[in-house]
Amino acid sequence: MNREVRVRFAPSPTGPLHIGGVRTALYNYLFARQHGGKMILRIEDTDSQRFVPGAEDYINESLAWLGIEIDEGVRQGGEYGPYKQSERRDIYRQHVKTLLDNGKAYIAFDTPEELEAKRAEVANFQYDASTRMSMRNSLSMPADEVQRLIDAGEKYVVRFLIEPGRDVVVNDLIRGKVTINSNVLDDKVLYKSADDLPTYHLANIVDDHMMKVSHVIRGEEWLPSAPLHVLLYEAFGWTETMPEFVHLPLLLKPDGKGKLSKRDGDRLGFPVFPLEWHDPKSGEISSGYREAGYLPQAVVNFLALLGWNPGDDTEIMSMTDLIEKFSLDHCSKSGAKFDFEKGKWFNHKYLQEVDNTQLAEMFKPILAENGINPADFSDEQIARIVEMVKGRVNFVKDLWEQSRFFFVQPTEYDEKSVKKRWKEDTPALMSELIEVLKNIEDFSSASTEAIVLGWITDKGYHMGNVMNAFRLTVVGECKGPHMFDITEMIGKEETITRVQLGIERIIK
RNA sequence: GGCCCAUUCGUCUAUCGGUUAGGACGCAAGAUUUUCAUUCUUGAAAGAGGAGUUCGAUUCUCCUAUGGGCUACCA
Repeated sequence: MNREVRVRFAPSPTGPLHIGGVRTALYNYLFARQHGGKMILRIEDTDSQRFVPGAEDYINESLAWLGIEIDEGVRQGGEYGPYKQSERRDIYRQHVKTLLDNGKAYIAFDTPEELEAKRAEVANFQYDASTRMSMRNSLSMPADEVQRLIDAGEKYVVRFLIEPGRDVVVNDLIRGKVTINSNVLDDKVLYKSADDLPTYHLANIVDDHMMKVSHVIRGEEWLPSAPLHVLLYEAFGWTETMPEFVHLPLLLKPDGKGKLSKRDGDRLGFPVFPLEWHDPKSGEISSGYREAGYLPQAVVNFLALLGWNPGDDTEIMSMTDLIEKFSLDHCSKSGAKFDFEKGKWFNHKYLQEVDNTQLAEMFKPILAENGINPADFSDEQIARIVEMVKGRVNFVKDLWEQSRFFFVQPTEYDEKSVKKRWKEDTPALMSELIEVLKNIEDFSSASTEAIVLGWITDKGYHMGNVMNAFRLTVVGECKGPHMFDITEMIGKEETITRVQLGIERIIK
């Protein structure tokens, strides 16, 4: 099959783009790029009830942040537009008419209330071959009566006429052939006159056909309706150019059961959205990966591996690597529980690769938040500090906790460390250390280290006790990078001040 | 309830009939370090259960169990 690869990501603007949706978009993108094909972004806004303002912009911004590039879409344009379904009414109307004319669909007047009542009355009620003749539709009613109702402005829907007793086969590229008997399918609503809009199923098939989509890569929740879609392609006579279907396994909750949902994020303390989202109606704020301090490359890498693997042990992969290695053959069939810990690890890994000066720039706003004016320090200094501590953080914002002592004097001293390292003779020792420090001309790390360690050795002092007490006065606790790298950074005067302060303030 | 999909360490996964069932996250221990962290080494940890097919099944088939999805004039 030498069809040009054209895939689409087709979200509904009903809220923030869910992380599972992001993964679907990513796989579509990887597949398109790998095959030199096109990536389409189609906005499926056929549900006027659930439309949420801002959601479309959110989708665009999210994909852009992650580096998922769109070739054709509302913003990018393209020769198969418009790419927003609400702007394609004429097209759908025309196709609905075709189906009606060919006897593949019919008009039904049953109101939502009537249907609801019917479902309450009859267990497992399904609008299909076995029941449709007892309902109010163009199959059960005389033609002139149907026309009269339409003329009278009665609301109606168009339903797809499903032939019973047929085994419908869907060939899924990662699951193989899936067979469903048409008896379990109902006569799906394709179009509603109330808002002159099609439902998902009709719009989807018409658009995929007209936009020449070659592969439909979507979430597993669509698998049950795939046979219906196959039937629609048949009804339109488009079987020859029907796209290949690929249903991706779902992203599941990390703990309990079910697919990952909006609520899980706040409940378990991690984002389920790429960007922070402010709900325009409720005012509710949902956290996003970007605001939580994630690097887009880390999110992409992490997401790519949730449901796919390169076939070997490679884990760290750039977008370019992913495009090269991606394969439907290595997509898993079962759902993946969302492992937030691993996500952190990916971010840690990617953070280590960020250039120190760039990382310093990312750190500056965090410094400002903590009351430090970044301008008080040179870019070189901040970059050097970042370099010293980045190995121990997962997020840019954690840099502060690990490096605050470079910027401010300790105000309190870790109790446990004091207990362990601050002995009776320590103050005297520290006073002696101050004298040693005062005499050091070259306060660089190597020089200071040689002199101080030399002093400790000459006097026969206990290395661990002296050094840790020293660290305690400078840092406030027994942690941090190489001691003399710290003193070089804060300088001779500040170092001596802090030791002196320690002597005065640390009381065992 | 009905239909569909799935099932390997706690988690993400490798294995395309023959392996000491591999890797990663997390966890534990050890080494290194003046501290913490990093890093390195090591360890614990898995084929849901039952029938087949086969010389041989984690791998193929069936049943059961479990998990998930769908079952709207939502996508």
